[in-house]
Amino acid sequence: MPATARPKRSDAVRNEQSLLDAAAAVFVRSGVDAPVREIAREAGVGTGTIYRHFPARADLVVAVFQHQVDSLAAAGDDAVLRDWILQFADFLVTKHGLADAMASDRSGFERLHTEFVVRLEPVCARLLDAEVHAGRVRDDVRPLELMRAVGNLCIGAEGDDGYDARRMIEVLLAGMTSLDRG
Amino acid sequence: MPATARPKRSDAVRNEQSLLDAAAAVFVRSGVDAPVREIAREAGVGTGTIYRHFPARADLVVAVFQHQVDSLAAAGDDAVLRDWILQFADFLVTKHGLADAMASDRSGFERLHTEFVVRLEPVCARLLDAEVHAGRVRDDVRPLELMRAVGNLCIGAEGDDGYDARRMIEVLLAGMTSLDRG
DNA sequence: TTGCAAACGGAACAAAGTTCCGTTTATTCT
DNA sequence: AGAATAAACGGAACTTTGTTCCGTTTGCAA
Repeated sequence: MPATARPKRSDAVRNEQSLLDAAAAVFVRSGVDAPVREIAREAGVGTGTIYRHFPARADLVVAVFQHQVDSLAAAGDDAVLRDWILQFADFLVTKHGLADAMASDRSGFERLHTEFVVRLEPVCARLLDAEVHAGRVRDDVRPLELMRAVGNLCIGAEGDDGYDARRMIEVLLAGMTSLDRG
Repeated sequence: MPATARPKRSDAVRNEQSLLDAAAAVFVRSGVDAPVREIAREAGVGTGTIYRHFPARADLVVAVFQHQVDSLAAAGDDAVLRDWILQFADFLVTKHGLADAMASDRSGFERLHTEFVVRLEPVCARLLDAEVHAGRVRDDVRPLELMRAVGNLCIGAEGDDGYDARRMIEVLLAGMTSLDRG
């Protein structure tokens, strides 16, 4: 129980930043599930160093995209539900493999969904609540479910088969405004 | 170019059936991405034997679920779009890990989506076309996209966080009936 | 400068997909 | 029944990749 926690050594601070920079570059090129060795090589560190700074891959992904998630959360201040959801989808679609990873229960990714959602769900909840109270949106879908559904619809958007995630999300949002629950 | 191809040996025929039975059981217990070794052990054969009969995992998955896919296709003869889509979703949701695998570009699964879709897309196309012509459904969503979206919405349905895939699909279908494309 | 421990690199380990080769087995022909 | 052939086999070897671990290096405080 140290009265004064000793700050990180300078090399550790430097390496953590190197890892973040390297991961950001590798994620663009090879996706968020690029091999650990590729990220380590790009950063010029050993693989053990990655685990020391980021125990699971989700930790690294979250750290790399933290700024953008924060921006997304802040964007909720001036948005209505539909626009914010589309921004959320854009975020997922433009990060190579992120939508898939979000939905994935593969080792290392288990907490990815949770980590992002903790930050973004309150925003979505507020915007959804406003729409529900205005009587514009059905009230049987929870914020979490909506976010998961939107995240799922983003999977495969990078493919070459013309799947348009944005269009399907528009369809889903249209369905959200359907108040007839027959 | 043999004039008469020699039929499979009896042991090969027997082993292929053993593999299908074993895989069906293992998929229920451990999901469609269960380790090859687990399936081989269950079948009482070597791992090489799996690859001889089913070069990629998708081949095995397709073979195991072939009957059910055929039933689903046949069910389209007496169904309207909404009901058939819900049946399609039920199929995906009740097969442990299948929805995820369908959406996945992981090694071995690349062709899974294609294989199933080749069989089911014509059914969906017919049902969707009927609804479009009757003016009940928007006409800007292709059958393939609808099926992919529905498949994606099924991902995570097995989780313990209360995500209700069926409800989100109902929302999507409600959106499909929204003819206002503003 | 010394002592201490944080932090390191990368080998070792584990898991799992896949290939490959010596051996076994089924089948046909005599 | 035995011989010949090749289909089919089992599982070791190989590859890839996630993760741990330990001898060594490095940063920092005294």
